[in-house]
This record gives sequence, structure tokens and C-alpha cells, in this order.
Amino acid sequence: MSQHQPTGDGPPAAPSGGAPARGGSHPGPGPAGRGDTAGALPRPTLESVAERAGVSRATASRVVNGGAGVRASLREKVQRAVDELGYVPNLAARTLVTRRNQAVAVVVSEPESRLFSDPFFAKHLRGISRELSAADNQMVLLLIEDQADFERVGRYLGGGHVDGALLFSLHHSDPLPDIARRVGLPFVIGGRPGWPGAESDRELTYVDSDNRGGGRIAVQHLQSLGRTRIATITGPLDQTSSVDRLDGYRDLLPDGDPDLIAEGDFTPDGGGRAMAELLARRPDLDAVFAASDAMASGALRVLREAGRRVPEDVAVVGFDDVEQIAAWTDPPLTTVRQDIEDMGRLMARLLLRRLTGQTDTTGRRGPTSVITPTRLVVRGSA
Amino acid sequence: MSQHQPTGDGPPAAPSGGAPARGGSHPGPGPAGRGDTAGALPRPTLESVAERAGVSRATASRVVNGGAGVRASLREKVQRAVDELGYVPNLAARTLVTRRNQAVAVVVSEPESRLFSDPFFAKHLRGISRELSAADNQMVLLLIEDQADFERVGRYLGGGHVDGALLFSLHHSDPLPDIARRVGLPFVIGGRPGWPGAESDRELTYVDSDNRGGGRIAVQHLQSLGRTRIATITGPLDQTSSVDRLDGYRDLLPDGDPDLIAEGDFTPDGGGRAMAELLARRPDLDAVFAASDAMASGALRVLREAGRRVPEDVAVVGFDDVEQIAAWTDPPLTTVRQDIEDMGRLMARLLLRRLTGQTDTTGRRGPTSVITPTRLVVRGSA
DNA sequence: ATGAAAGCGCTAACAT
DNA sequence: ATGTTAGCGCTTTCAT
Repeated sequence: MSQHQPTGDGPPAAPSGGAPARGGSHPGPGPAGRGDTAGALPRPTLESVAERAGVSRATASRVVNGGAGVRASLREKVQRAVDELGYVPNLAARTLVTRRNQAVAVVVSEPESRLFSDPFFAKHLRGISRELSAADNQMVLLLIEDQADFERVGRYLGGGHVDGALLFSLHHSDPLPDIARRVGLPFVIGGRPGWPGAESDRELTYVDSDNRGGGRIAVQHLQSLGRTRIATITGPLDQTSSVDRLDGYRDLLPDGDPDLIAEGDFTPDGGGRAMAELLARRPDLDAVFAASDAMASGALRVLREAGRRVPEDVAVVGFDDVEQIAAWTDPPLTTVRQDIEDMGRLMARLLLRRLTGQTDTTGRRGPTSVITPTRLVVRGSA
Repeated sequence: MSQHQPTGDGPPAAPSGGAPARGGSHPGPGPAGRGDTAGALPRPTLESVAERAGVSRATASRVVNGGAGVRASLREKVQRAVDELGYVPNLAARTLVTRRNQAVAVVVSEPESRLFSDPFFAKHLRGISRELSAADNQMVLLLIEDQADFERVGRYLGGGHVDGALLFSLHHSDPLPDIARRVGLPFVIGGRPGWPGAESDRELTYVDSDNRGGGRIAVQHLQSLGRTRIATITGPLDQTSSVDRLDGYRDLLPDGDPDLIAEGDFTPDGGGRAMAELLARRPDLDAVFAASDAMASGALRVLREAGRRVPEDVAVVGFDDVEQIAAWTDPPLTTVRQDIEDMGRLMARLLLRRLTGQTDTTGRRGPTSVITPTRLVVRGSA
């Protein structure tokens, strides 16, 4: 698999000298003295804090958790003990009783090809991370690489490690939502779910951008430029985002020639292949709407190789507005912008709202889903 | 901050109908019958499994954890009970006693600018994720955005949530290693640490690529092409990777003109700015070694705008071999390849090795650090 | 306002 | 080989 495995593969040679052990993993009841670098000092417990402050464990606990209903003088005492001891709550213990983890899983199931060719992913993550950490929740990232991982992740989600999950890039047959539902884990989906009945499922919460509207905006722009033979490169059609963008295209071109439609896979290479295909089928095309910037960049390259000038001969519009790609192609890409980071934030917010019990006794809950707008960003390619 | 906040920002309007509540968060001692969609069923405990199988909790535990030393007949019985009940161990409880989390933190402290312009990050993550999940460990991703996050992350690392940490993109003043050390958390660093004394610290483990060697390879290639006025665009010089690549450059050009050196920031824009600067100072330059592909792409653009042909007038070599960039620039980038994913895998492996107690009683431990090789990938730009 | 005590679900000695 | 028992560190009634 790996191309080179430099050092550290086999059982490594021991380092020369007998370096002083940093204390193994055994907490060992050694003297509490915090020796210099001596490792694995037994962490102070709430008990020890209480003792030092001369109060009961209960009071110490109250202070640690906000200190409501504790006399100021005591509160201060406990606080001091906490500081001096460097006390940090043991969260496993806390979770055991509160049943809250303050952690949320983010599950991304996307083949390598796209995950790494598209900054999309990172942007989403950033939005989520921001929102989550603002609420003091941790983000646990679960990457799904192959079929086998579904099992592992399913186990994890059911393991009670996290309070909720954010699910991404679902394909039609994705088992994740089912798994999450089965284990009773609240979740929010990124992108409109596409399986039968999903649409009408009031229990489902998702965040999506207005892909269809975005598709329309792209074609509209191309038409306003006077283009009449407008092709499109779609994403993989087992994802709703691809289908929706294509539907937007069709909204404005209801009687379009099917030869003007080619399926890509959201990667530059796939975009290039699709472009070549389109060029072969309809050499007279004068515009292309690619359903992602990555695919557009591939298309641009193929067009250049074919001697077509952009935008003079063929106008190109992308989708995403991923700066890394769109601003650096030649010419820079005119594209449909979706605010990816914002979508991430929204997803997190929706989930958190649910976790913090927006469910009142009447059984009502906040709105389930939200669609974020898209808009055109004009650069040089169309 | 965000550009548009479509729906779901303020307190949302309640959904129309009174949708049936899916059971709040109260575990409620309802009837154990697994009603259809009725939510929040009280999770079965080891106790209930034991009871159902007619054994003690201890035996049930043994089976769940591998089943060594349990008669086959009983083992089977317990297994059946587990399946029927859909038992999943409560990990908080397990952690509380074993003091193992089966989770590792990955801390990335990198400003937005680079995190998102460079697939570097995702590749690293993939390598880590692969290795970690192979060992059934979870990856907990902690993103550091600003100074305030250090505190939050520090708290988290000290909170006993994770068994170890992988630290990235450290800058000279980064407090993370200190924090980790203080709380006694094993960690491995990505990239050679640069603070004073780090070099000789036998306790420090890191994985780095051979940046200096890579710098040499780049310059060597340029020289073999007959170039004599070779400039370089460095990364931010508060990171060792930048310094090391520059040192590699200097190894072959010990008497080089300082005017041929400009500092960038690993982003395309920064690379472009540095290129412009170099061009102004030494219009006669005939080659550039950019310390990252992202910066090289920016340089390429500036060169084009300045009317220089690449590689005819100016030869360009990048660093990283991030396909997304290198393969799609015009011309494609000749660059120094480092196997980023492999580095991620290595880091995880090193950490896991430590966690699984490679520390024997003599206090020895595996080798501390590893340097992965770099090599030239020739495309069109040089 | 504070303390005493019960337990969250599990593993690991220690019996047997 | 199996069961009994004692906690892990914390929150949370329930008394006081």
C-alpha cells in the first residue's frame, strides 16, 4: 500500500541509553508529590478537592458545576482547592451518571477521490467545529472508507460515546441513518436525503443548499450570455445534490438534447472525461455547466487541449465557489456559490438544539430542515 | 460573519402539526418491550445479559471481552443473550475502571488560510484515521482557530477523554506540547519541533519528512537544468518545515544572493506576493523553488502575468506533490513529493505503540522519531 | 445551604 | 471455570 516505509515499521531498535522511564500506565499509589517529570501522577478526584476544602463531595460537585446554591465563602474555598490541585473532572464518571457526553460524531462517508480533491469537506468541518465548540461540545470525526467501516462506525454510534451525529454525503443506500435511528441517536443530515419516503419523514432533519435553484442560476447566466447549446456535467446521480442541480438545469432547458448531459463524479478527472464525451457528441456546444468547481477545472483543461477558448468559444460555469479551485483556474471560474461553512454551522446548531431538549412536553420540536441559498459569482469563465 | 443566515437562526417557528414526540432524553423505566419506534429505550446492561444467560456478571463480562477461560456452552449462552438484547457495553463505565478510552485526539492548529487551501490536512487525517481505526481507536479531531481555543483544547486533553494526542503544525510558541506533558498525556508531533532544546529531548516523538533533503533535491534539479539564478519562496519561518527546506536550498547555494529569498505563508496568495517581490528584486532570475505547491501555484500565476514563460524563462519547482494542485496548474508542477498520508499513519502507529505499553520494565521504549524520505516528481514546470 | 448515601455499568481481584 | 465483591469518580436525591 504505502510507497515507502522508512524507519519505524518493524519492531524498532531500542534507543541507545537506558532512558529513565516516564512511569508506565500504572497509576500506582505512589507518593502524591508531583515529582518533576515523573509521569502518570494520580489525578486528583473530587473527593480530594472536597477534603482539602473541608467540605463534602456534594458541595464540591456543586461548585465545580456552577456553584448555584453554595455560600460564597465555601465556593471560594473549593475553587482554591481546585486550582491548587489542578483538578479536572473525570468525564467518564460524569457521563456514567449524567448520560451526557458533550460530544458529537461527524460521519463522512465519501470515497477518497472526492474527499481529497475538494476543500468542500474541510469547510464543512470548520463550520461544524466552530458551532460545536462554542457550545463546549467535542467533535468526533468518523471517516468511512469502505463497507467494513460501517460496522465499526455503527458500533461506535451505538456505544454511547456521543450524544448525537452529523451525517454527510449520504448515498441512496447508506445504512447510517437507519443505524442511528435504531440506536436512538439524534442526528442531522447534510444534504437532502434521497431514499424513498425520506422527503415526507417529519423525523428527518437535514441541511441542504438550494441546489436546484443554483442549477437554474447557472443556466440562466449562460443563456443571458446568448449561449444556446448549453451542456452540463453532473455529479454522481446517486446523490441528491447531483440530481437537484441537474433538475435546475432541466427547469430552464426542458427540451434539451440528452447528448448535452454527461455524468461526472465530482473529481477533476471525472469532469475532464465527461467534457471529452460531450465534445465528441456535440462539437458545437457553446457552454457548459459543471456541477462542481472540481469538475469544472477538469473540463477547462480538456477544453484547452481541444483548442477551445474559454469563455469565447465555450462559456463555463461551476458550482461551489471553492476559492482554492475557482480563483485559480485559467480563466478564473464563474460559479454558483454555496456557503459551505455556514451549512456546517447550521447542521451543528440544529443538532444541538435538539440535544438541549427543545422538545417540550407537548412533543413539539424546532423546524426540521433548512435550505440555504445559492448565488452566482462571476469571474472570467462565463 | 456568515454571509447569509437563511432560516433557522432565531428561535424557529414550531412545525405545524403536533408531531408525536420521540421520547425525550429521559431514560424512563418504561416497559422493556422494544416498542416500534418508541424512543430512548433503556439500554440493556451487562447485568441484564448475565441474568438472561443465567450466569454472573463477571462471566458475562469475560465473554464480552473475548471470552477467555469460559466454557464454550456458557460462552454461547451469553453470546445469545447479547444478541437478543442488542447489548452494547457502556463505554463510560468501562473507561471509568480500565482508564482506557480507545480514543486519540488529533489537534490541528493552523490558521484558516492554509487549512483550507491545502489538501495536505485531509491527507494527513486519512492516514491517521486508517491506522487508528485498524486498532479500534477513535479519532477525536480538535481544531484550533484562535488563542482562546488553546484553553478549551487544553482542558479537553487534560479531561481524560483520550489516551493520547497527535499534534500538528506547531509553531515555535505553541503551548500544546507543554500542556500535554503537564497532564501526562502521551503525544506524537507532526513535523520537527523547533523550540530550544527540543532537538535533544529524548522524550519527544515526532514524524517529519526530509524537508532539508527535499530542498536539496529541488535545487539540484534546477541546477541540472542549467539554471544559475535560482530563487526560493519559503514558508513562514516560524515553522521548522520552512526553515529546513530553506536550509536544503542553502546547502547547494551557500553563497546565494539574499535577494533571491522571499518569505511566503504557504498560501497561493502569499506565494504570488513573494514571487512579485523576487521579480522586482532580481528580474534576471531563471528559476524558483517554492516551498509548497500552493505557493508555487501563486507564483505561476504571477509569472504568467509578468509575461515569463514557464519553464522556458523561469523553471519552477514546488513541494508536497499535492495532486489537486500540482497536476492541475499550467504547466503541471514539477515538485518534491512527500507522502503525507504515510506520515499520518506513522504518527498514529508511533502513538499506539506507546499506548499499548511498549514501555517494558527496563524503561526502554521504541525509537522516538522518524524522518520520511522525499523525492522529485517531474512534470512540466521544470 | 450542606452533608450522607445511593448508585450509574463496568472490570478485576479474590474467593471458591 | 465461575461467582462474589469492591470499587472507578461522579451526580443527585433525600435528609438535615
